[in-house]
Amino acid sequence: MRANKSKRAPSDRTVGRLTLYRRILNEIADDGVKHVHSHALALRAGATAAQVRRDLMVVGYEGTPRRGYGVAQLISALTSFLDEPGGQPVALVGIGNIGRSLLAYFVGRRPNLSIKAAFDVDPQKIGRVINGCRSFDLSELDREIEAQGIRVAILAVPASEAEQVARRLVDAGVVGILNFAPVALHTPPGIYVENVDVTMSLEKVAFFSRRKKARTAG
Amino acid sequence: MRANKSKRAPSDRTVGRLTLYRRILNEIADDGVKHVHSHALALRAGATAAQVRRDLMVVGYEGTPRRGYGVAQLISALTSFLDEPGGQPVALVGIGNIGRSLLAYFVGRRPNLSIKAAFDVDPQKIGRVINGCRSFDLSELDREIEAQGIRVAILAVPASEAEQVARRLVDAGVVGILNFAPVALHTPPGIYVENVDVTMSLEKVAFFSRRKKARTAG
DNA sequence: ATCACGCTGTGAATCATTTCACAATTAGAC
DNA sequence: GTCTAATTGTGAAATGATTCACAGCGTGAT
Ligand SMILES: NC(=O)c1ccc[n+]([C@@H]2O[C@H](COP(=O)([O-])OP(=O)(O)OC[C@H]3O[C@@H](n4cnc5c(N)ncnc54)[C@H](O)[C@@H]3O)[C@@H](O)[C@H]2O)c1
Ligand SMILES: NC(=O)c1ccc[n+]([C@@H]2O[C@H](COP(=O)([O-])OP(=O)(O)OC[C@H]3O[C@@H](n4cnc5c(N)ncnc54)[C@H](O)[C@@H]3O)[C@@H](O)[C@H]2O)c1
Repeated sequence: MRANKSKRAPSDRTVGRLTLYRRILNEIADDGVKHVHSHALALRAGATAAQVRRDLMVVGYEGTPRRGYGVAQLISALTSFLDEPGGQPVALVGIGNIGRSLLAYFVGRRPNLSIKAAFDVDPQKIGRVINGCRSFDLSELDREIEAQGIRVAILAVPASEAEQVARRLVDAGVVGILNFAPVALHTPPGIYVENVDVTMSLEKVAFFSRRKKARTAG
Repeated sequence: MRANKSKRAPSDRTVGRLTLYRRILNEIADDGVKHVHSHALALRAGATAAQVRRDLMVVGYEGTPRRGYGVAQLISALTSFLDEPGGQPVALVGIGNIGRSLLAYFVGRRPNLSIKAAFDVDPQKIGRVINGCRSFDLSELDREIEAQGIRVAILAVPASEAEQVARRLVDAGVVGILNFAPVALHTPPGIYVENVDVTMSLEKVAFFSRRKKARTAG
């Protein structure tokens, strides 16, 4: 293993694909596979072999020619590159349809990123334990975030509330937000925001599905 | 209004932002605003003014200097650019946690893109009407897709099923898929696939939230 | 031992996207 | 009317991402 070349921070896109490679590697490790080539990884990841190799340059693990990458070694190199050693607790704000789906989905799935506190304003949803996660009133947000040292939050509140809740999160010490509300958050520099905009995604699909004749156009 | 310059197809990214601009325009139209500048749109969209103007080049509507864009006119130019006139029916496959959230969310929200049929393999979930949408057994997929002329589908089945279901969708005539399963689909050329990978998104946020000291590093 | 094959790592080239910068234009002031 | 200040549309430059292409090397064959 060679030391990280300490170039610039890896791009957003590269980090995303690295998480994908790790997921695939875990799957094929379960099948007992010991080595994998960039081409095989690329096929499963929907990328190209060159892209895989380029992405892997940042993690400080090199494969061997003809043999490829050791699955176990690459997983651990990716993990040490991607994960914070003690794990990163996550907060969820907004225990609605999406919020509950996410709570159910992430329970036990990524131990390093488990949702440790959920917040809402609806009295019916607070003071409970949902999928092993305690739910609190929004007024307890600052206290809990600080007490648990939470720096990552999922924002799943109505669009009209998103901006103000985001501000509270940042004030409480959160530096990364996964935002499901269809609005652009205006956060101070240094805060990383990733938007999941399902409506936009569906509209893109619809646009690129227009005017495609099933048969060659006549 | 000038005719579309018939350059290349607009990029994926541009189309996404155009849908965003339209959404914002609809919001500000409700507030009674009649004109808007590229700078104001950019602020709400989380983009730059130059980007907004560049994106709008493809839609065939020009603003006027000093006055900006007519809100109503730009909405209709965007709509005629983005939407298929009669609307595009959408199919949903997988009526689980995510699938049900989406059914609830999209009901009445975008009449041009309403979910017209849902499919599952669980007998408890078929033969019903959920949020105004009929649910069917997977075996009826081909028939319904063809009967309703559906070309856009949302795929919300377990990862292990996604590839085979995608193939069936494509065989039935679907040309665009919004995929929630965390796997890369291998579809024939000409099929547009948009992936929503929440786990990847969360891991990206977590990565870029690592090792950021709340106070300046000492 | 030696060799040939095929895979890796990466500089360079290509391709795509964003930003810059400014001529053209026009609303509004007077 | 004429002038001013501000905004648009877009060519060109800058930046960023992907792909190409190949030197170098280790593996497994013989
Ligand atoms: N459900 C979907 O499929 C879907 C799809 C696309 C986008 N979204 C977006 O995701 C977000 C959540 O959607 P949803 O369907 O889960 O909505 P929802 O109405 O089911 O849930 C929203 C939750 O947020 C809570 N809430 C309201 N204001 C709050 C505040 N200030 N602080 C904390 N909690 C607050 C509500 O009590 C509710 O429990 C919305 O912005 C929506 O636009 C959802
Ligand atoms: N729920 C989340 O928050 C979340 C987050 C990230 C990713 N995902 C992904 O989204 C997909 C759906 O997740 P979910 O939480 O809704 O799962 P889920 O288990 O709640 O629902 C899956 C549904 O698909 C149905 N199904 C199974 N095989 C099928 C087939 N061959 N054809 C049609 N239907 C079939 C099941 O009966 C079930 O109703 C999964 O791929 C999951 O990895 C979900």
